[in-house]
Amino acid sequence: MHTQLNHRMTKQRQIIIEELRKVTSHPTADQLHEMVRKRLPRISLSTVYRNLETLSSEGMILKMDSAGTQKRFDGTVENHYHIRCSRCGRVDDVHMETIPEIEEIARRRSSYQSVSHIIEFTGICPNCYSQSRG
Amino acid sequence: MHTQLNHRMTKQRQIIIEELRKVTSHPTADQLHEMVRKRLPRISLSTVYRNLETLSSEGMILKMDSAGTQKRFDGTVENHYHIRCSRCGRVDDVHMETIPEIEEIARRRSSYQSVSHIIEFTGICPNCYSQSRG
DNA sequence: TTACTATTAAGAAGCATTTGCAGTTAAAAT
DNA sequence: ATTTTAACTGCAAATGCTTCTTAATAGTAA
Ligand SMILES: [Mn+2]
Ligand SMILES: [Mn+2]
Ligand SMILES: [Zn+2]
Ligand SMILES: [Zn+2]
Repeated sequence: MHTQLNHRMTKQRQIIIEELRKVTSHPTADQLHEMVRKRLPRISLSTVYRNLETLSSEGMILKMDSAGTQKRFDGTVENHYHIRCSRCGRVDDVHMETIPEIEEIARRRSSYQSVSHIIEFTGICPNCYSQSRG
Repeated sequence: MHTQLNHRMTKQRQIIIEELRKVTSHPTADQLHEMVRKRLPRISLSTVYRNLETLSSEGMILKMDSAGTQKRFDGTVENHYHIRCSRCGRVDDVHMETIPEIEEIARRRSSYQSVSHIIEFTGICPNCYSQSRG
């Protein structure tokens, strides 16, 4: 009586998951496409997009619906926070405790239901900072 | 010796600011275009985009670099948090204290510089929730 | 008024993402 | 092992949001 998901584990899907989980770099779809191509040279970009969509709706990966022009994808599903470089666009994890308490505050103030949250920090990454000081 | 900004306050720019500041709804560029058209029927969408870009780079409005397919714009410049409905996409302010302390934590953990932050809540808005319960 | 140049409207272009389709293949059924 | 079937793929074309180009227009200063 629940949704029937007849998903197949194709080579393509398997390798997309593997490559995404190898890195901590939150790649865009086309970056991931390049990574996967090393192992499957004929895979198309639309297959990457299609699978990223499927995998994220299954909760197997995270689609980062956040800042920047391109979407980014994350192999880590547990809630954690990110910091994005305003110069070069790179995204890193921030290893700190999450603060789920604020969801209850937001729920009361907004009267929305089923509240979750993300925090996105922005700053200048070490690379870009050291470049700017010569 | 600072950047000379020879910006003109045109009818179009004036009315775009006014209409954006009238609402709390964080409109997309095309929604704002429709609003402005009531007063300036011949204004083009690209003029709206161009002015929103100019105004946000001047710090007069906020370009919300956040979730969803379309960018949204905010007449309120001070840092505050938002909640977005996962069903219909509407975005509301969340009137709660901001927690700038976490920026120092993120700065130490990430070694990024000049850290700022946004919090975005997600949930089901009252409209969508009442619809779903009949 | 005249000169100067920021700004405009309209549409084309750019670019990330999605979709249609005909052929392919994983995996359930036999 | 073979058949069956619908999910999946690669490719190309389409879509949708945003930015850019261009000739005309309109603030601003002299
Ligand atoms: Mn992450
Ligand atoms: Mn707001
Ligand atoms: Zn950087
Ligand atoms: Zn809603």
